[in-house]
Amino acid sequence: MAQANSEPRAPLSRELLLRAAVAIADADGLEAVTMRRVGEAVGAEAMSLYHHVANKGDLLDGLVDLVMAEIDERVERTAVPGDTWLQAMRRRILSAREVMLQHPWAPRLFETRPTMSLAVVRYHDRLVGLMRAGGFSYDLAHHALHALGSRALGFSQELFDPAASASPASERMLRELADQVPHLTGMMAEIAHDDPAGTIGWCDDQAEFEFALDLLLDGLDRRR
Amino acid sequence: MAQANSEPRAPLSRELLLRAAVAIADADGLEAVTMRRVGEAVGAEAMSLYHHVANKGDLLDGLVDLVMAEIDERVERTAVPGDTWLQAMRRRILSAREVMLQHPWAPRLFETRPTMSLAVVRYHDRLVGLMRAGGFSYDLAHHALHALGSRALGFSQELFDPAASASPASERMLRELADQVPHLTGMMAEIAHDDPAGTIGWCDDQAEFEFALDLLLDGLDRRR
DNA sequence: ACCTGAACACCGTTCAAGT
DNA sequence: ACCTGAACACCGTTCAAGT
Repeated sequence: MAQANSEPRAPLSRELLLRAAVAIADADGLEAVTMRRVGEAVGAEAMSLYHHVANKGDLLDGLVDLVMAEIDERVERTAVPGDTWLQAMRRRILSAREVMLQHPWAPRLFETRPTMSLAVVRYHDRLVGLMRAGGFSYDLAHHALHALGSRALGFSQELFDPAASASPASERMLRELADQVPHLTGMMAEIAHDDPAGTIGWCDDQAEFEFALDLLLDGLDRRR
Repeated sequence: MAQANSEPRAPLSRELLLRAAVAIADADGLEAVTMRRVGEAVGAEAMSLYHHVANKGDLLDGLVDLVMAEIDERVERTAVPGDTWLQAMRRRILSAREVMLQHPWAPRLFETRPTMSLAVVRYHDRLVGLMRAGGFSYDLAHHALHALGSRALGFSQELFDPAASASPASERMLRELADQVPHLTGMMAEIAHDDPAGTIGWCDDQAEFEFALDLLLDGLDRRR
């Protein structure tokens, strides 16, 4: 569809590669981000990428920085001056979450990178600043970062995900082996009863995220 | 070192492959668990594995089940009859953590598997049973599972890990750019002051885990 | 029934060669 | 300087062939 078929192709650049990689990840997931595929997307051979990116890890770090830039921008835009530390923290984290929801591949990427990028470090530094202004000791702020974990950036990896297990096979499994998981079966039944239309399905991810976030923030506020 | 060089090799079996895979993962990490490498470890070609395992995903699911069996066994052994729901939950989760610490590759494996194994589902089912007996509504127990996330199984993936960032390069980076992360710098300084010997380094993972766990359990107990 | 060798379709990456 | 083609060392997996 690109009519510029015969024109001299736009010169490659790190920016261009990163934008192509984001588009691929948004469309087909993180595992589709391949040197060959990115090369194809920008109309070059895979090996040409190495002139603008040290290696694949460098490219992935670039993606992290792009997402962090989006988060920082949104956090700044949605900030409200009069907020208490708890309100500000909550707002900031939920803003970060909105960006994460737009890039479903980002959580896995953030968890996978071996070293933390400067942008991620700075994000956490500002959270500590928020807590210090709210009366936290350094020690408690430190605990808070660990307790929040990835939730500070707006996501949690949901190891226990009944929705994902509700595939045809697993659903049948659960029914047949209901005596093996009696409590979960009862839990499912009650939640289905409370939501007969089943509009939000098994779990409302956003509600669960906010419940856990408030649980943590309230607990931290109490220990302040 | 295996003297049984000329003897007819022990026949392959799923059990044998899984034990070999665990040994490889314990020694060289999860990414070293390769069909070819497992085959080599049991003295067979990689393609022979497919007679005892559907594919690599099936093999990884088998690893999850092995770890879960270890956890279930330890949880049962360390249980204390008179415990309140909170004490029992805490003890159970810390027992699971001990197993996870013996298999550093397990957390990443658990996070990576696309579908939850029956053993993991049953583990969570028993946690719900514990909470129900402690007076939880199904709704609150459901929230609790989501809030705990992977912590229910004794680990948290520690996105923010100053220890990992304390590599030579990052340490220099932090020093040079101390004005970029003033709060973290202050935090580091105070923690270094409180622990002049530096025996536990930047963070005590176990203490951080227990702090976050207690924060969550206390909060849940209060909402019970 | 169980195991094997060769082969296929993918990876990331190196390297010498082109312009 | 930037880009390329061929090649290398890996993957998981298929398939026809062996015993």
